[in-house]
Amino acid sequence: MPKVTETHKQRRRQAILEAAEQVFLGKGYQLATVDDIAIRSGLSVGALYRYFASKSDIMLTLMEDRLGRTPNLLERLSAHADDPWKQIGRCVEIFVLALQVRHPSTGRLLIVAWGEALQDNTVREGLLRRFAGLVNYIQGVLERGITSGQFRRDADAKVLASLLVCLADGFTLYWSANTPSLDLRRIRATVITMVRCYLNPELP
Amino acid sequence: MPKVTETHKQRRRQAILEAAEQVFLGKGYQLATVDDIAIRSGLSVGALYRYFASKSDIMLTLMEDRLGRTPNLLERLSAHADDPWKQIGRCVEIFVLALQVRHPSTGRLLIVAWGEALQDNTVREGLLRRFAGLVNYIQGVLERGITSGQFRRDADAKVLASLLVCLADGFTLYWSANTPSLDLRRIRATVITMVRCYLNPELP
Amino acid sequence: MPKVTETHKQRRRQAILEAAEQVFLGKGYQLATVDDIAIRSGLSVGALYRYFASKSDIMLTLMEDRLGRTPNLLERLSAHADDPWKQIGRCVEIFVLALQVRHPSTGRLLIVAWGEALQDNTVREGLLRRFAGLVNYIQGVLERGITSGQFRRDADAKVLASLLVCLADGFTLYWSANTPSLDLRRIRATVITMVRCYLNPELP
Amino acid sequence: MPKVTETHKQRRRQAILEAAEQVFLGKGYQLATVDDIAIRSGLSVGALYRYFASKSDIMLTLMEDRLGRTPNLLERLSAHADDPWKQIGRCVEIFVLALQVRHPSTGRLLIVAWGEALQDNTVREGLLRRFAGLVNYIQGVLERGITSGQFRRDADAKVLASLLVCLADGFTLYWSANTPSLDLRRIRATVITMVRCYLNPELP
DNA sequence: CATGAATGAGTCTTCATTCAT
DNA sequence: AATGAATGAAGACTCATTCAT
Repeated sequence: MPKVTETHKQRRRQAILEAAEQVFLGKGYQLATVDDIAIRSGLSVGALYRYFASKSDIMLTLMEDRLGRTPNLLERLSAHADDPWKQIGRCVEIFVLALQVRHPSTGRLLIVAWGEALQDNTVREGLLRRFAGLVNYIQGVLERGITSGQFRRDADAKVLASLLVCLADGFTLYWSANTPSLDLRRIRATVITMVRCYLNPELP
Repeated sequence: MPKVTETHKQRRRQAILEAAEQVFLGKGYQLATVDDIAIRSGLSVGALYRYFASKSDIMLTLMEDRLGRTPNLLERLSAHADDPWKQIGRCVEIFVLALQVRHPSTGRLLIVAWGEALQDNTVREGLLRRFAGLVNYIQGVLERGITSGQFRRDADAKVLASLLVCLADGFTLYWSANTPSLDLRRIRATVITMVRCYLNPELP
Repeated sequence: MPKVTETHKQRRRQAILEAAEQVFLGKGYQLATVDDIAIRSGLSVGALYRYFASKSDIMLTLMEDRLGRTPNLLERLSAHADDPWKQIGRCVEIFVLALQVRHPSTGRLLIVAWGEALQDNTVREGLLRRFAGLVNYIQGVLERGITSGQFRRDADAKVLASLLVCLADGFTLYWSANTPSLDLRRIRATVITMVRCYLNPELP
Repeated sequence: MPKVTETHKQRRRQAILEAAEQVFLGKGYQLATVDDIAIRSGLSVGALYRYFASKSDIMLTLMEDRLGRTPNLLERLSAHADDPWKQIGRCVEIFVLALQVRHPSTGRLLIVAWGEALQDNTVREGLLRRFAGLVNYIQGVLERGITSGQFRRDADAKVLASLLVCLADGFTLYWSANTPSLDLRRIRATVITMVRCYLNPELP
């Protein structure tokens, strides 16, 4: 009965990852204990080690799973708009939506990941891959707009894409820290306005 | 001679903080050991505890010291330009300069701080205070420009200020992680162009 | 069909013992895991526990089986020589042969057994019984030679027998550790010469 | 005060080694816990790790210390006899004496070492070095006797030396296991007689 | 009968903190 | 004031044994 077993195994892995996520969000990776994760997932410590080779393996898998999917998600959700102007607007909306829905765990997980990236190159590379993925997608959108003449000819697609991702991550940090004074609605409006001003082909 | 003693004590504290900073930058707060800090500062573990109550006390003081000074620094460095356009340009330049000079430690320290903010409210509040300080200064500059009619009337000073700080911190993360593909020169140019487009009172 | 079942059970037990022997030879008793034995025997851990009460039970049975058979083996193999001189020579040859054929497992198993004997009296007694068995057989041979006048009258049969077994086991240790410099051929020659010199009834 | 400190350190190390020896003798290396050693040495676990890098380091040092000195000891104690015949006799006596004095720990430690040698090459090499050292010394004595004509010309010095060491270690095993029926006095007499018979230059 | 997932006590090791000197 | 040896409470990980399927 490999089918059932495999399904069961996957379910368990997911349950452990979810437990780990909660624990990591609460106290960070270093302070979280394997016992914490075990208790939260309703399993014994020993059982955990049947599904993951080490505490660090849990973290790595979690990062891969949670952060690795962001670029694909973005692409999938915004792709069916065919107008570059709309696609850019869609990206910003998706980002804002994500913050509202998953708030504040995405940001906190990002913090945990960055903290680990300091020592763990695998995590660092995961973060950079995610960055590259996001930048790459947005850059593509921008370039299509430039080529079609909808965006200003001398816009720096790659740099703007990088800036938008940096902005998004920086904002996520503060948002997940419940920074008072951040007004998501006005933020979105201003970002869109700024991007429009910059990309507008008719402005100098 | 209480004066000398007090001076001596301050010197020692500073030395310890500097040692701690280096160590934290290298391996993060949790993984850094008190021994590491002691060795780096040239003191014994025992001596450390005469100057700071605990490992966490060292970290808290360090954060207070390092993160608290950023807004003042910004203000001091950019203040003597009196034209709002120049002041904004100056802010961006100072930021870029800071990255070039202190790279990559600023970002790494920020990461360490964010990681600790997860558990430690004092650190979190320090980060938010720093954010507020930076936003506040930039917001002031923007408002002066708006009032004087040099910037567009309907620009959202507070939100733009927040966005710039978020962008700066987000960028700092990736910059301190040695993300390839980040070109500081083009980044600076694009940021300035974007801000100019957005603030230009003559554009719609 | 109790008969078949019983046979089946015995076969399984033997298979497990053989797997265990290999595993113990490789990493010793303490470091060997029940999983190791299960995998090597092609059974599941659960199945193992249907045939043996515990890991220690496997080891005890193995020792009983492997160490218990040595004296019988010796007796059986050397018995059909009827001349005491020849019998003694035969013993040495059998010993050397065993080393060549089963090398280096005999020695390694002996080491494992001695290690366990430290804590486990059953194993210790097994080793002493084996010793007694071997000594007893050789002593018998020697005594027949003395009685028949072929060996010197004042030879100490019991002590010589003990010495030969000690020598054999001591040698086995080093041989199984692949001690360089041990030349089996010359060893055999020298042992035989020494014993001959000592037993020769015509020498003082 | 480096002098006092160094002395203190050495004393502590010796105390730990002695505690470890007792514990290892009692339950073998694998079953002995670091806690056992700490308790027996009157220190805390943490303190142990200031003097030794790991449990295995303790064991290795102990082996080096206890087994490594045997060859030198033998050499030193038997050297002042100048007659080869006497030197050989002296070797046997020293060995017997050692068994009587340190009984049964030498043998038990030897067992522990052999058990670990199965996995740990450093231990194995230590044992082989000890073997080589002992063989080498005895071989030297024998060769001097052969050269001077006091021993038979065709005696195989190297092999005889090896045999004597194997015999000694094999005997030590059984002696430390309190094998009944071993009579040290008669053993000694028989070994000496055998060696004499074999080495006697006047016998065929 | 067989399986192998689950358990959880036990192991080695680290490290913040204390305190005798 | 300074030192650094000592403490001991955790923490990650292992593995003999059990038991539901």
